[in-house]
Amino acid sequence: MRKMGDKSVQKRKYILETARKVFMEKGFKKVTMKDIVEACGISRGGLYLYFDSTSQIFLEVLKMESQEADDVFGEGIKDDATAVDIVLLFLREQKKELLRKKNTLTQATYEFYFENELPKRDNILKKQFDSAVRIMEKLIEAGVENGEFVCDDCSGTARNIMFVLEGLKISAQTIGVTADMVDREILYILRNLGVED
Amino acid sequence: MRKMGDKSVQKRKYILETARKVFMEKGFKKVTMKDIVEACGISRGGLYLYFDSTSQIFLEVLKMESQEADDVFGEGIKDDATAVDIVLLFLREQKKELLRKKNTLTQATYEFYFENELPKRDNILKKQFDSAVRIMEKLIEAGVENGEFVCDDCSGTARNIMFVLEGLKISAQTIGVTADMVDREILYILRNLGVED
Amino acid sequence: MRKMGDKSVQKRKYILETARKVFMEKGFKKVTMKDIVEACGISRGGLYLYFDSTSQIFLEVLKMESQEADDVFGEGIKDDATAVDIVLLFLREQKKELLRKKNTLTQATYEFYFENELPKRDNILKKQFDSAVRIMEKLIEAGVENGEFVCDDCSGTARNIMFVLEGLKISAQTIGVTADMVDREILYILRNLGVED
Amino acid sequence: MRKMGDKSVQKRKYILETARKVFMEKGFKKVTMKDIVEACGISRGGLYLYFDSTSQIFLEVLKMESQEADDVFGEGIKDDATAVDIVLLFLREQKKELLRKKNTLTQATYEFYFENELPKRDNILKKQFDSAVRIMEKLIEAGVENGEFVCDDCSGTARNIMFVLEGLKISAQTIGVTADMVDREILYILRNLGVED
DNA sequence: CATGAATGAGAGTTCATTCAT
DNA sequence: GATGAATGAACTCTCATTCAT
Repeated sequence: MRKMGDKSVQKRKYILETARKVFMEKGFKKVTMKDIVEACGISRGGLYLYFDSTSQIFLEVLKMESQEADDVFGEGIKDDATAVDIVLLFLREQKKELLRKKNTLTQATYEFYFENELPKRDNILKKQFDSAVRIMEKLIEAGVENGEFVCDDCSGTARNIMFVLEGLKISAQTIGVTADMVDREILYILRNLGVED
Repeated sequence: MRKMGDKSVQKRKYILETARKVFMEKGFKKVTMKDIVEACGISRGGLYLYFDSTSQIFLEVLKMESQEADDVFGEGIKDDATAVDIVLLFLREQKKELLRKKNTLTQATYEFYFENELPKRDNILKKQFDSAVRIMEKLIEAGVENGEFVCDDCSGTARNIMFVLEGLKISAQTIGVTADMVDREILYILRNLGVED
Repeated sequence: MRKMGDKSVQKRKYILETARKVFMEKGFKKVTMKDIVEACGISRGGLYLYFDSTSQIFLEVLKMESQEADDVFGEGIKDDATAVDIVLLFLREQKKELLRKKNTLTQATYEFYFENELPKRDNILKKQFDSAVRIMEKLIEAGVENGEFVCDDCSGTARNIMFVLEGLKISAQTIGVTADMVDREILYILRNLGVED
Repeated sequence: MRKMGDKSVQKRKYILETARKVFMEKGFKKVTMKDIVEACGISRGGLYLYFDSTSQIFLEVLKMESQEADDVFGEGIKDDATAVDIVLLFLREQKKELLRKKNTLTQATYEFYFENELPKRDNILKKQFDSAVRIMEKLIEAGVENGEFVCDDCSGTARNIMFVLEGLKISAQTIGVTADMVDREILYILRNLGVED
């Protein structure tokens, strides 16, 4: 790692943020160094001073993302929120993201992982998935404890929910998914947890 | 479409089958006309006699695939097979395909649909998904009728199962999925249908 | 020269006539053997049985043309036509051809001669030009004799007129020429011959 | 248009000048980007940094040309030159250009305009033609005023002269034109203006 | 640090031409 | 004679990457 002045750090961040928009717009594979150079308004050579390839850039964008977004569950949750409230909030958040095809890194992320088989330790996506499963599990357990949920395999259910969400996510990018379809799945999940509408 | 003699039809098929292997190996976007030309052992111009682009070729590969594979459910099913048998057979088939990362068109298909937003009518993927949901629903209904399954929303459950499978499929290509993980999901699904192991 | 049956002669002629239309449509250089093959509805190899290249085909089209069109001056001329009548008829014919940009071999012919510097003997274009000059000269002489025209250098005038027509022809294909512009030149020519409007 | 440093401007000019020679040598249509690249001794991609197509290059060559050549009439004219002198100078200049088949953009220009029907405003060729007519008209008027020329339709005569020159130009490229033939036309023009040899 | 001109490999595509049937 | 599949050369155009300034 090269030492860097504040200015460099700033620029680095600027590039990543700009590149992020480009990836949201065009996915991963279609994006060229030229695209990023142009979006950033810097010189070709300049970009190479900071990054070597679109892969490297994308990976760093992903890292940035995962640092900022670690509080998906935490944001906007009131103190007296019930487990149902929190789960619903989360599912709705997922729904929102699912349905906007652009302005998401979803597609780019998939494309990226398609061609970069990362060792598990570096697989941010996996970390995020596992972490989401764990949190979901805790939530369900909490819900079961205070009688909101009925469930005898919290861990299995949590995993199952996350896979359904993954399925919805990829379907949204390929076969298309409507708000109704997502709602139906959310309802199905909730009913499975013993929640009456 | 140009008229073609038997020979042409043969070659066309040969190209599609060869291209299929290439797509399984490299996905969709990375594949160039040159790749296919070389895999087929034909001339540059020769390929253009049959197809105009990798997109066209891939779409036809997909069509071929979906024609051949329409009997996923039908193959190797004994006359006295129970609903549970059939569902299990199907799920195991899916598992097998899921776990072999190569030798599948999964990734290529996703990549293809990422950049080709086809109108719903032409979206083979969607047709396959919907068709699978419908068949699964019938199966579950049949199972409920003869007491093998317990389920009060057959249609919802069928859809849910298919989304889980989609989730597993994309996860296999991105975060990696082990046989154990798939088994766990299959068990979860079966238990949800009231089947004791 | 290969011997040929009636059928072959027919087909040869058919190809030339079809090719002629193609050349009128697209000029010379843009036309490919493929274009002609397609226009004729024959096979690629079939065309090569008769002709080797677009150049050869075009040259033969030109020959055909010049045989058919040798009577530019002769057609539709009444017995009691005066020299003025005939010259006017000719000029009007030229005007008509000038103004329709398509449906003429003009452009194709120019293009052809640009890249095929033919020895003078084979230069059909030159033959046509010289022949037209000669006829025009005779006409003017006849007109002078019976008092219709005034002119002391019939040969020079004839040549001059033909160059003006050439100038108009090429201008029509490049800078564009209106009916008015042609009329003005025709009037100028006539006045030069001592004809009052 | 991209901003460019001095160096770029130099290179741009260098490319245009080199391309000019190529066009003089081979006409317009036959010239490929590769031809120009090789003539310039630069890289394939390098050329695309400056120009997108042979059409664009040719158009700019033409612009360059027309800027430099605006003084066809003005160059080498003595203060005490008579109208006859100037007209003769111009005609001789035209003759010289006419007779050297190579080293002229004539053919390339015609080819270019054959396939690029430019709107009148952008048609440099037309501008040049009209401008030449206007200047010729002024010259003739001046000659008439001081008794050098006899002419009652100066404007018509000017136009006529220019069409003759166009006719000679295209003939030089197609049927071939000798010095004698040009001289004859020049003499004819002068005699028409009432000038004794 | 930063620039941006320059390079060259490689993808896509088209066609004249041949040749087995 | 006639066919049309097949070939391969040639062209256009784009980008990752380098390097002198």
